Amino acid sequence: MTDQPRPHHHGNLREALIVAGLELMEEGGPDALTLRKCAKRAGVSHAAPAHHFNGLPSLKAAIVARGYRMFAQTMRDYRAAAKSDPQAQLAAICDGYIAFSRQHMAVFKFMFQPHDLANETLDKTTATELKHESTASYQILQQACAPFAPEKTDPASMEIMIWSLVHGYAMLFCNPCENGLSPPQTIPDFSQILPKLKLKTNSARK
Amino acid sequence: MTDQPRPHHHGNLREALIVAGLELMEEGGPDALTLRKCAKRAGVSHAAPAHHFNGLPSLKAAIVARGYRMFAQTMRDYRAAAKSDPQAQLAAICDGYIAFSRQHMAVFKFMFQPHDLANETLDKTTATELKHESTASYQILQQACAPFAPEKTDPASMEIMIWSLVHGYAMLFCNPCENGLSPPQTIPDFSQILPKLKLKTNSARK
DNA sequence: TGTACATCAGTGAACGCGCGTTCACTGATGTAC
DNA sequence: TGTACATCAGTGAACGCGCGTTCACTGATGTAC
Repeated sequence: MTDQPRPHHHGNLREALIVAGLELMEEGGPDALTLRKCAKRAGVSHAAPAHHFNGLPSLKAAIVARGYRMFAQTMRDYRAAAKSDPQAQLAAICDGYIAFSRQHMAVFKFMFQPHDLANETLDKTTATELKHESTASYQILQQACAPFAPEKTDPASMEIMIWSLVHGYAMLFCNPCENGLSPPQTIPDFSQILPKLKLKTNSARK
Repeated sequence: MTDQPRPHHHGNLREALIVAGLELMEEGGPDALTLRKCAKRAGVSHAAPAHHFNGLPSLKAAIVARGYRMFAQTMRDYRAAAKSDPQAQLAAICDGYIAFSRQHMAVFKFMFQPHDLANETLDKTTATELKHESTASYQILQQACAPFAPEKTDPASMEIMIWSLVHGYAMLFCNPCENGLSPPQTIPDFSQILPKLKLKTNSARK
């Protein structure tokens, strides 16, 4: 049984290019992502991607959208494995947030740099998908924060605080000593950080 | 009086290249930074930078080092203008942290992505300068956090929490709606976020 | 105070590289009849 | 169930571009005597 010659039609090249792009970014950072390298990794000629993406920005946007989808799924998985009280649910979401940032460091950082995509013309499908996936991700965190929001005044600030805290921790410590500044000795786990907020639910506070 | 022909010697080309690089990064993001563009902006031929930097990574490192210097100075300026109690001092440092991130968004983000520089061989001068400037920056925040650290157990976690909070806020909101996710309505100012930590100094707590 | 000369800091042409993109083409697929 | 044909999804050569780097060179500066 010899190797079959590769069929002319790939089957699902669009998907394969997204996966190749995710891998390239993880391995070599955002600048390692080029159409030619993605095509090579997917096993097609460098001209093939043009049939699936309207240029590099469209591929990048599709990769970011996929990143958000995986991000949301990671948080959901962590949430599902946690106890049902609001504290445990929020802690689990945060742990998922951080776990994703460590598993997919380069993509995670790229997801929060939409500047690169801002002024580009994306095809409508990709733009819609991107918006949908990123919104879905945020809502997971938002829901987990809701029980801790003050009733009337300033309902957003608790959410923003928690988001900032977990996002900052994820960005700074997604890789040991990857941040430019010098972190002190060893970095405490996020499970030691979050309780310092001493969050109270609405009902408990009343 | 006609324009003098430009003298053969620039005078301070190294400095001019760093400034040009900072400007290019602010205007077009990290990928807009190339040796050729820096040289052009500094008014010299594209081969001139080779006399001052050992390749692009060295210039990038020098730019990041300069970024840290400006970052530290911004925090010092804010601190100097604040009242002397620990709460006000820390709040001022945080405000300086965030102000810098907004004034120099692209450089700020690049400063915390040292991956791009990690495996490169930098000349020793630049590597030393980079380390020195980044350490000095962090110490400013560290000092401002010190009064709030618990005495013995887990001295680092308070510092890490505050750093994560201010860094996350800076990264997420350094530009309106620049983050990929959908922020809720309007973003509260950081001066509304920090007090939620209800920080107590060591002496007050005792 | 001059003068010879080494060194420094520029210039501009040239090189090879990887990139995105275009183009004529071809094989595979799907559909009308 | 066949057949003609339109459409889709690939190929591979070619193009121009900006990039970092090298090289012989030249003008300016600094120093020994």
